[in-house]
Amino acid sequence: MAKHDRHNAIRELVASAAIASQDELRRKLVRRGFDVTQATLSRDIHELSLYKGPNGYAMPNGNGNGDHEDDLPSIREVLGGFGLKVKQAQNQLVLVTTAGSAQPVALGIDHEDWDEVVGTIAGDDTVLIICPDMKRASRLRERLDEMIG
Amino acid sequence: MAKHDRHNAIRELVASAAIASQDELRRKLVRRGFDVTQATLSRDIHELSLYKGPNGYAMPNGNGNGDHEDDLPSIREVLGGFGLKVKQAQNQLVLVTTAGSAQPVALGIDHEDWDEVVGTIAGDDTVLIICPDMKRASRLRERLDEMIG
DNA sequence: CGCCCCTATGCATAAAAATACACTATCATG
DNA sequence: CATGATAGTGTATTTTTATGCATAGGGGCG
Repeated sequence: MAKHDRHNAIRELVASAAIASQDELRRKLVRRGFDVTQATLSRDIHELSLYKGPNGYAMPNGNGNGDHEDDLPSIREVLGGFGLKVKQAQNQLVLVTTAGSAQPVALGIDHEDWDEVVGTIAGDDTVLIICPDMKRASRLRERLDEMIG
Repeated sequence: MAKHDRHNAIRELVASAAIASQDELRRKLVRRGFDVTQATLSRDIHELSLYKGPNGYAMPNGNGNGDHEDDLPSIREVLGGFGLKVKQAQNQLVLVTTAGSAQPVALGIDHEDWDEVVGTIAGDDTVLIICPDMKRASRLRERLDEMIG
């Protein structure tokens, strides 16, 4: 099948030179013996998950692959499942979770976009939550406590 | 100037949601109070060096292709590339970065040896910066903000 | 063989992004 | 204050990319 070889050729070209448009890519491919149209390249580029940036097309480096987003469990579920306890120190809360779950829990909290939260940092089993002030820290502590319980 | 704020808004939107076209970005910006045209966004996207891939626009994460890579990048470049926003809570600053870049960013800040910085802790996409007092925290916040923009 | 289904592709065209040009506001300077 | 340089933007247009529709070439199978 020509398609497969063409995909390989595209990968190589894209990895080795800056290619600014599908038409430029097309011309380079023609020189290598692949005579296809821009429409086909548009599809190929999708199939290969190539990215286009300031320097032309690029391979889906580090990033790229899996696109799983959305439908994450509710913060309540997460906390109920992994949250162990919350403690307060001035405007900061320290949330202890089961081992290894701090990261996802912090992510969940971030996504809530609460205005009691300035930001979170997660280690392995501890999430540090920074609040704007003690008052809001207390309020959040109560809420989290209730969710954990 | 509104441009600066708009750039920040674009970074955040792009980092948090899948945006498939400049027109979609435009609609989201309008809801946030930025009323601009697609032409302007095309320029903004260039200025911000955003990439477009299968999942819409994205921040210029560790993409490794390109040519410009001289010495170690200045803290200014790092923040310009990966920093999203800074928030202050008393004597602490919370710096939100693109996913996975908090660690290097924190390293860069540490290396600056600023006297507004007592220390930093980095998670995945958040750096916590501890300052000696509110006054210096504010000063640093302004400086970082300016670097991000 | 004749028929159906499926993949790959081209052509024409729609949709999206980039850009040429013009206008305005700002700012430093003579 | 006039003047000229400059940045930011919008409008109209061009260029680039994506896609709807149709066709050609393979299999598989009755």
